[in-house]
Amino acid sequence: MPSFLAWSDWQPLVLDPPPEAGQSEMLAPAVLAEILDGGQAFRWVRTADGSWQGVWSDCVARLKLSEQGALLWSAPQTLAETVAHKLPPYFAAGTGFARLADGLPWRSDPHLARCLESFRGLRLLRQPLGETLLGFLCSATKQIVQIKQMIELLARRHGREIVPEFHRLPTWTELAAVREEDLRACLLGFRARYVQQTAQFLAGRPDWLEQTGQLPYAEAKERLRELPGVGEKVADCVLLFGAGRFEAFPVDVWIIRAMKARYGLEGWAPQQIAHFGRVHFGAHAGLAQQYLFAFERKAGGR
DNA sequence: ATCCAGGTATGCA
DNA sequence: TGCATACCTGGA
Repeated sequence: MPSFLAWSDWQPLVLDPPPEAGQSEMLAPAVLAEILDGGQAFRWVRTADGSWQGVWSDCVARLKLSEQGALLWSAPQTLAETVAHKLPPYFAAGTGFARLADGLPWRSDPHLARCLESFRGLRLLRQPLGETLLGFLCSATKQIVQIKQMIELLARRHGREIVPEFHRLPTWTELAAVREEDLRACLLGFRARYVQQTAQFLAGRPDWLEQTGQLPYAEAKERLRELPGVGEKVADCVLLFGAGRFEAFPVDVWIIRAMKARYGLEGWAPQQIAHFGRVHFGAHAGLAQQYLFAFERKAGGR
């Protein structure tokens, strides 16, 4: 018997200070979809009325675009205050992504210029580190829909209920108490062992993950890779989406395709591509990666 | 039915 | 170092 959940009124979410006075930021629906459901995060779903509904940390929220393209949010009444506080950092508000994008080498890179144009307003979320790690540990050779399914089951079966019908993801401490068999029952497959072993590792080291998130990129990445199931790509995703390390340049099959098709890097190894990416795109290579990724996925079916 | 999906760990040249 | 292969499982 579903209990009623009262939602707050819609309120504006200011992402970045407008670059020039008078010109407010307009977000295209497809770009919002890419931000929420393009593969950075795995817990946003479209509702019947076309708005988005998602859960992160102890927060539950709905998001939609106004007629003018401004971003609006609503939350369960009881959480409204928390969400008002935690939504801006989740969206990395104030980061100035427009300025960062302008700093990418699009002037000398026509393909990048095309990507920036196609997904104007694209941004990186700043998700809770632990949840980001969990999501990408589950991501190996799975499509986004499948990953979302796993994550949803993990939340529903092993995460605390925040408000009726909405569960947060289990913490790593909580995951340490879940048997591998039960993780497999959440459709994790061979990833269940990664999650279980990582949970065991983290359970004995309460501050390890957060401390790792504070380290410089190279050190943080090296430490993350100590975790079972965390290789180059997952480590970079965790650092990019969960620790705000914009120099991280995750190389997945889409990026390999993009580099081959758009930059002529035929037959390059992932590590070489990662190096090329960081050199060519610079300090915010991770932002460029998101643009390339979004463009390639849109271009190449699925 | 057969193949593949945002990888990683392991075993061999 | 570098390349092949196994690892789970649902869906096309």
